[in-house]
Amino acid sequence: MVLQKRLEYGFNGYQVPPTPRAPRSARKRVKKNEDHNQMCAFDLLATIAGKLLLEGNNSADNKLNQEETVKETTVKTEEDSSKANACDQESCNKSFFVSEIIPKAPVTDTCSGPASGITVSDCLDKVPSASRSLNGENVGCKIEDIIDKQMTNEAPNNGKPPVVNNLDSNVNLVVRDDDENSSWCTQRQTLNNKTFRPPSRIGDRRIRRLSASKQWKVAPKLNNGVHFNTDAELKPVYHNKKTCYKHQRSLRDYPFKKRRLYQLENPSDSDNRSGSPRKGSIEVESSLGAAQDPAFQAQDSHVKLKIKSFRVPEFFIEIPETATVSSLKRTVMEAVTAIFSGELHVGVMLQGKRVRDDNKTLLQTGICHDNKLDALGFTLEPNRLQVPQSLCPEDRAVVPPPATPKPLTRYSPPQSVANQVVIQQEMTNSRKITESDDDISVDNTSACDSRALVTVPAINNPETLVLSKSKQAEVAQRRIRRPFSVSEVEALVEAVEKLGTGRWRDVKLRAFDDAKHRTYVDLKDKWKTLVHTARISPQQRRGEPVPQELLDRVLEAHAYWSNNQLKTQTCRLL
DNA sequence: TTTAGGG
DNA sequence: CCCTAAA
Repeated sequence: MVLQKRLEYGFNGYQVPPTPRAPRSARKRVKKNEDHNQMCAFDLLATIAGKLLLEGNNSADNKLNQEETVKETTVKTEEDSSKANACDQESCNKSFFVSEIIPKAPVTDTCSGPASGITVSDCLDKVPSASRSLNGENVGCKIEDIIDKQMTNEAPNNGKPPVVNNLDSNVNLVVRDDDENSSWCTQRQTLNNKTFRPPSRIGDRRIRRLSASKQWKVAPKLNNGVHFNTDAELKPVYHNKKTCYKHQRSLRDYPFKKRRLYQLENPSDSDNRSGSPRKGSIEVESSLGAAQDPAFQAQDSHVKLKIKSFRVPEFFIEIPETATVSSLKRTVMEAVTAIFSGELHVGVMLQGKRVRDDNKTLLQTGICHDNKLDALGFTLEPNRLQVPQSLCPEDRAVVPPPATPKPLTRYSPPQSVANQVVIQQEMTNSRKITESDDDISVDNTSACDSRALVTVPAINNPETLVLSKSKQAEVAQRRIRRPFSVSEVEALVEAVEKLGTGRWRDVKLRAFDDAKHRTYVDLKDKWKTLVHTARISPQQRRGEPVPQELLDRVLEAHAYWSNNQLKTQTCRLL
């Protein structure tokens, strides 16, 4: 009799009809909302400090814009792309670049004028589309070096002082794209090529190692081991898909080493082109006055910036005291790899505030030559969907200062383009981390910052990314472990009591609809372990103890639903 | 997409 | 938690 009643009304006297599934379209909508919420929550996770310099425009820029490849790198592109937000997002996700604002030399029309000896066009012409370097810093230096030479030899401008026809406000943009190593530009006001050095062998080794480790990590997941860039994956990545894609592809087909050599032999390559859109952190180098010439102002002004270096978001590593330094280095490398393996978004900060409207023009937003140094900052944000909710303050209005990176905990698996790009970027960063002694940095400021990138307290904070050597491999793959709290268990038990053990989707909807990180599979798994836990002796249990009362209910419900599964199903059908 | 189970 | 065959 009792049994009969239960059959009809369910465990505990409840009768819960199956949750009707929403139409596909509706479900999609829901999902979308979820994503949105998450985006809110995860908004400013990692922050990368940056400063940037803004300047007026340059007639040469207009020229540049006709170069498709170049166009990619200009901030102007960002404006364009903002119209296509989705695309923008995507591209942000998958690529990095380091660029820098370079004050244009007060030379006559440097970019466009032959007088300077080197023009952007020149640069571009010399540069095969598939140029790439392994280290942005070096590239930058190199560029400057070259330019410097050119200036010295040819640009004497007939003895004339570099008078400017133009606005000293002109700044030439150098975008160092680490993934593609593209950057374009011209020259600097101060043409001192500081510390250019050819890449060291160490660098090479590191590259190899990195690549290897990358493969090692990826291989288990992918049937063919290395499967970085497939055409399909590449396509959606950039604003200007066609162009970028081509570009990217050509790079891809270029062996690493070869590319590097190519770089060395063709210094001009390092200037220019960037297939990948913006990303990264920024640091300012110097500033120039704003544009003075109204005529130029009237035209399509460009904002030029130089992103000098990236700052890796805060993270933690855990490593035995007995580990070797080399091991430590490797560990750090792995961690950095993990970070950059995830998809990243770029945030823009202006005057300490986050710029949220992607559709505004730079001018409207205030990102223009009127800005002062430090006014603009970029942030790197890890893929929001991958970040544990617990890490994300609900208040997304809170904008952490650009220089205060927040902890990252979760990184999505490396993918296609990102993969390659990432490696490049990692090179730059790792270099700073492990070899900050080497004077390879063009700017001292960033060198300083980057040195403080790694903190090593072995905190066992679940909200902190803790990388121990043994788990490095998993970091990029596995979701972070999040033990169920007692209250969660209670909710789960309650839901299962009413819904049974075969309707995990309903359980999810009913009791964990808000917990985005708990999938119905998770709930099912948890129930499984709960049943197991309930059956073993308390001494054998681990983790946060679950109240015996709950465990009892687990067993009871489990027994009930497993006993009556068949009958219940029959019941439901009838 | 969900369910169900093994890993 | 992950992975996946099945449904």
